Amino acid sequence: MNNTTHEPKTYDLTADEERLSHMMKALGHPARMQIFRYLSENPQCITGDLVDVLPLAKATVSQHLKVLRDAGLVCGTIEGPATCYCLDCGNVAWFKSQVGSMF
Amino acid sequence: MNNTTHEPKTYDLTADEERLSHMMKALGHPARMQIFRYLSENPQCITGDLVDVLPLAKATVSQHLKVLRDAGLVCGTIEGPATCYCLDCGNVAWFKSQVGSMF
DNA sequence: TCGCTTCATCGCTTTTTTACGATAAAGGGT
DNA sequence: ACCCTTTATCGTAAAAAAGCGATGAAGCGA
Repeated sequence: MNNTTHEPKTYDLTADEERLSHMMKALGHPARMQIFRYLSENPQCITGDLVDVLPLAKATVSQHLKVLRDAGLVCGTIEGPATCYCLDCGNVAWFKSQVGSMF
Repeated sequence: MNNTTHEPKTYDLTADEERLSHMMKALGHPARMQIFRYLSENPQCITGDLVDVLPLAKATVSQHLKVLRDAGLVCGTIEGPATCYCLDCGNVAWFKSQVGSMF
């Protein structure tokens, strides 16, 4: 409402809210949403599988996967010459619960 | 997994998933997350209130509000010379339920 | 009607994101 | 050791988003 005082009251986000926003940003791109859904339906899949399914170059898919990894939504483990990706269930659960109790 | 067939099977997003991604993108910016939270705590507030609270110029806040409006998360009604903003509760509820049942 | 207030939009610049080809790293098979 | 497969990263170009001052529209009060 109207802030008649002259104190510079800020409304900064909490660390959790910032993390949440970061995750939202990661899923706020159609290609990454697709990757996320694909991983939820096809756990333990390989980068190449995503490339086959998406209309994007390998480098681009790799980049999107990095965004999802940095957001904590996905984790990839090196499996021989390939990299096996799957959802980070713990963080995904956290994400859901945060959204559920928002705000 | 491995798709040995040669059918160009695509994994397009559904309309709902696209809408969801659009909403996520809107909240995937710290300033807009702040606006969203502020609106949840201060319903029926005016653009100027947000400007006072955020470290951004009027034009920028207006632009962020438009993004939130376009995503359906917020709605603004003209109230005299001002514009009164509040959360679009219906769409917010839809958003939450979608995330809850994801995927 | 004349200001005053409130806000959205326009025009512009700067920054960030997206996308891709080319290159490099790294394991597995022969 | 050599090649083949699978990926990540680098460099770069194009597109999108963020941010702001200036301008204009629109209501309210005197």
